[in-house]
Amino acid sequence: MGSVRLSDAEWRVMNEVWSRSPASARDVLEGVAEETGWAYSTVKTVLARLVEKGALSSRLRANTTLYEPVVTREQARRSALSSLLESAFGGRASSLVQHLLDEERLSGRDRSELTQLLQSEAAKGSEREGASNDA
Amino acid sequence: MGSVRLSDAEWRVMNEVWSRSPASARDVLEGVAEETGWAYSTVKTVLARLVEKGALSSRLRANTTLYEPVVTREQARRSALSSLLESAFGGRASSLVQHLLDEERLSGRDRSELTQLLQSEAAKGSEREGASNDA
DNA sequence: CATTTTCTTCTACAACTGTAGAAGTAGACA
DNA sequence: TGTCTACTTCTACAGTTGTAGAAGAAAATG
Repeated sequence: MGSVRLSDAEWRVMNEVWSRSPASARDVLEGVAEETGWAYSTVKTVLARLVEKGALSSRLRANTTLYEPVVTREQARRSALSSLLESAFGGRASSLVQHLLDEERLSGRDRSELTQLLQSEAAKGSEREGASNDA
Repeated sequence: MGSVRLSDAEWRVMNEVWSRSPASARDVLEGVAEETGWAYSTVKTVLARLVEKGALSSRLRANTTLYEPVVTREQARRSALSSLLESAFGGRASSLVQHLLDEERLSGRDRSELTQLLQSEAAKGSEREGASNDA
């Protein structure tokens, strides 16, 4: 019930639809044209595949098809993340975060957001110290 | 120079080779059989593709081909991570970590490793407070 | 040496991806 | 109403991935 394997092209399109839903093919194209240079029919094809997969729904307004997300960004993220976690990090979340901290080129903004986040989370962690610890 | 796009099957195989390098096709198969039930020739095909891609090197010992990593686990992880980061999290590392913390099912072990990690990192963060912050 | 085992290389094939052209159709405008 | 415009659906095609059978060659075994 929760697996929405998205390809790169599909992520691009979904990202558009998530931010400007409901979206027409034209809308998506506009949002994506700059970076991709895609043809209109390319967008249309990807959209169709996403509907087939159940990631989007489509309805008709006048002669134009409008698309809306069925799968949420959260769901898609979760599933992508957990699949990467599994295949690439042997399921170790800490390993993944470690990597992110050590190796990834983070912007200043990222770094401060992260620090923020980590501090509050670490706080929560020690509050909870000694509590039952299993999932 | 650093892009090693690995597919799921390729991750499986690479994981074997990384842990028991140099590895023969048979070695890989043994490591992977339990979970996948793959045929020998499947392993062989994936190995061949990995050599083609430059992720593995192969040399002959007697009549058997031995495979060794060319790409390190770190490199592969980095590239997978950064591509996920890009497509799924708009490049926001903090978003990704947030997600991991909120949404992912983490084991107790994971959680404590993470907390550990986060605490020390947060510490580093505040030490550095007020320093120049750009990448 | 004949046979069995173990490797190897070739070939295959269906599903999924990236990308798009062509041709048809409905609505807008002169 | 005829013509342009903006949509739509179909079809295509090459590359990647998952998965494996078949047939050939070398090594081990009796």
